[in-house]
Amino acid sequence: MRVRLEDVARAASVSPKTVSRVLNDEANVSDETRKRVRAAMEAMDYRPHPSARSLAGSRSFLVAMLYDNNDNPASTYLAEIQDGVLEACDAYRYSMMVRPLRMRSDDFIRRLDTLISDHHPDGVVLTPPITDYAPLLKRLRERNVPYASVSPMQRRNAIGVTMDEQRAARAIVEHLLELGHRRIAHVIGIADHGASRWRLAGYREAMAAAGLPEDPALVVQGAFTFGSGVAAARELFALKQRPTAVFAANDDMATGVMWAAGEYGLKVPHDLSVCGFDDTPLARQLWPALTTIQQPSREMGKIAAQQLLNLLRGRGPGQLVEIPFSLQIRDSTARVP
Amino acid sequence: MRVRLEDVARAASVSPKTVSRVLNDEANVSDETRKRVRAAMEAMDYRPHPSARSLAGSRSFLVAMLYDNNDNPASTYLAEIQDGVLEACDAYRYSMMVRPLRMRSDDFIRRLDTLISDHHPDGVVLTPPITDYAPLLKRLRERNVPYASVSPMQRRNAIGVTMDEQRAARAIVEHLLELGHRRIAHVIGIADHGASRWRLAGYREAMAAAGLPEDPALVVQGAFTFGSGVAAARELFALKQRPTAVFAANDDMATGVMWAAGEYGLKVPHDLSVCGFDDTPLARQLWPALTTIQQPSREMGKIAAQQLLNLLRGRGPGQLVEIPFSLQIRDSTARVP
DNA sequence: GACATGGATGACAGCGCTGTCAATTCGCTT
DNA sequence: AAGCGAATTGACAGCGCTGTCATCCATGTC
Repeated sequence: MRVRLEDVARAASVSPKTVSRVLNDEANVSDETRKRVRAAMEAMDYRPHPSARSLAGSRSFLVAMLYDNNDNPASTYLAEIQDGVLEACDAYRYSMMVRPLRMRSDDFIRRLDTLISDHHPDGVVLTPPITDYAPLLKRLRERNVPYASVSPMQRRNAIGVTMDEQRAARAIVEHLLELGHRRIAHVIGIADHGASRWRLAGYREAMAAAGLPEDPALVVQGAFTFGSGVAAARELFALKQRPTAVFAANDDMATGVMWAAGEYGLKVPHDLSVCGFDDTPLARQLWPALTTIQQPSREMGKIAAQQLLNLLRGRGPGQLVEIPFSLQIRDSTARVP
Repeated sequence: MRVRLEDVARAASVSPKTVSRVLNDEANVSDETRKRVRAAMEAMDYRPHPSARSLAGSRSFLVAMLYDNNDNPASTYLAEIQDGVLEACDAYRYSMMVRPLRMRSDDFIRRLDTLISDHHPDGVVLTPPITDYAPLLKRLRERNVPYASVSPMQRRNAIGVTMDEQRAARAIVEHLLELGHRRIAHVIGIADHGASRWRLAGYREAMAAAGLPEDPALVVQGAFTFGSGVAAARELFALKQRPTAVFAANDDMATGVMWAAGEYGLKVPHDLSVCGFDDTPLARQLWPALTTIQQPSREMGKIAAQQLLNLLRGRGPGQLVEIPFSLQIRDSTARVP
């Protein structure tokens, strides 16, 4: 039979309400009592019943993670974020629910409402690209559901986690410049993702700082997929003046570029330097291993969830944490031929 | 304010208990009453409170999906299954919870117990490779938690979904044989995954049926990753007698094989035919597009969950549904040179 | 026509917690 | 030593449902 709060209360010779106070870290419990209750909980391996808690109280101890499964960028990216969010929720005994939503679909808001009405999550974690989807944010505010975001575009008043992707992109392009490259191409990600904008901006910034005027032919549109990287690279290799280096907005596209290089008989890095962004497991498995920016997605999911939980647990307002990036220089970039 | 069961009862002029009966599709309610109650529910947009239901009753309306995040095969595979499970759960208003577990870790069972004690899922969905992890199954049975599996190895008494992977593998190797190939290599997946065994068995079956003795040098171990495909291919290409075709146990490894072919100056499919298994999005994006077996992961997750839900909702015992595979012949396989 | 049978319905308690508010104790002031 | 506010603790109702059991009524039986 399940151990109930009442059983703990009896064992610790206090009232159920006091056990409840200890359970919820509330004030006005003497240290002595608190210690005794904690010991009893421990000894009896007490686990509060989540349904009872949420029925009686105003909190559900539930966090929902929302993601877009329409133009889902890289599912491994989301899977890692999910793992991180889950880890953070686990640590504070919150449960987590995942919710795919199709951005721009008619029933987006209705499905969101259903989620909120049915399950009453205490808060939600938003992942790109829905971190900045205005109708969503509006509805969450209307319904008074706090949220934290992973890499939101709009940073004012946001809580969650970010990385300075623009500076990271600039750094990786500077790395190419230091190797003597001048004709550096960029493959852009899906248009309205923040990641695409920042990485493009960082590319431009680095090029401009090096006094290189932008050549529009060297900036081509991709879509974060391997295939779009291949297509973009073919465009670039068809140019009269080929680039000597390509910075793709993510690793999948960079892999596509390397693939296309093979087709064109270009040896990486001898004839062409290639770099990506994200540091997916693939980057290390490639040959040559891919120079890229490490983006710790799992950690980012965890931090975003932690900030949300800080807020929910009344531990301050929650922040927008900026985590450092790190440039992973491997074998796909070399001195200009 | 929330609409409660009591409100519906008043609107339909029946007792709360009768509304509860209708809500749970119980017997002993007259058609007339049932219709009236349903109408009232509809009109008031009534949503039962999951916590109240699970607190009062013996069911939690919760399904947990368990997966192994240790040697996680392809995360996109799991992500798709997850989407399918979620869709099925949604349809019957069950909620879903995901739970990563590390197989063979000390606290596997403890974490499973925690999940069960904390959340009382009505059932769980198992994904490869933990579908056949004996200690897990044992504990689930002990704790009386029903489960359904996606592609379990042991099919007796199992419910969920499978595909005849062995026959599929045999079919794809037969396709290579029809193209005139005789030296056909196979790259095996992670050792104790059912998928690896079946695909290897299908390969052997086809070769034997064609009267070709097995050449151990042509069967190399991989690990379902791109990198392991590259490594395996290098081994194969170093052979005095190179294979003219390679059947890799999944698409990621097949991609690695194609990559390595590029390194060795082998043109696919002219010099080497390559095929995979799974039909991941990548398969279509590659150039040449990959010949492979379509495995509809999302659908499979959905079906497994549906079988579990049939069981939970008292709609019969739940079955092990076998879904058909389909051979996707694309451009990576051609007549032997 | 009296009575057994089974389907339809409802009354009521209680699932395990938390919110509210009252009661008690404690430390400190004057 | 009395008095007072703050800290600590507890009593109790109730969150929104479901399980149990009692009741009612229509039907069939002899």
